[in-house]
Amino acid sequence: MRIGELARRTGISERALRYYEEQQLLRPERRRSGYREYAEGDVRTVRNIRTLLAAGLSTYTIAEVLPCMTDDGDALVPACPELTTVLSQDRDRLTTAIDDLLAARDILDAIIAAGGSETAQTASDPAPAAAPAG
DNA sequence: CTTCTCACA
DNA sequence: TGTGAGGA
Repeated sequence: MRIGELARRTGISERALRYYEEQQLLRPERRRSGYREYAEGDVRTVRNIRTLLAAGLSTYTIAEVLPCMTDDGDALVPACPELTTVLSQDRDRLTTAIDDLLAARDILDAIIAAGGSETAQTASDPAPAAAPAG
């Protein structure tokens, strides 16, 4: 199938699909016309890519992890022994990132609290800076 | 009509 | 990533 069909069947933009190829996540064949020709299994591969992306993995990590994953229909299963190690390392990376974010939030909370009487909203308030027109 | 590459708001 | 140009 060509990129348009894969895009429709996965809900992923053609732009993203081409990007995945650039990142070595997909390697569709090429016709003489230059058009990409995707395999039927790529539909599932794209879904797996989205899952891994949602898990916070970088496209680089996904590229090296994808070939070591087996998809039993509804769940991704590690197929290589060293895979779980890589995944654990990324989990640790996420833990660190989370801790950093919590610390950053604490700092903001302290500053906000220092505002005292000021309209202190702990919740998220919409404040997107308006772009200067002109 | 569909896809391709490339550059940029 | 989105969008649009310019071409096949």
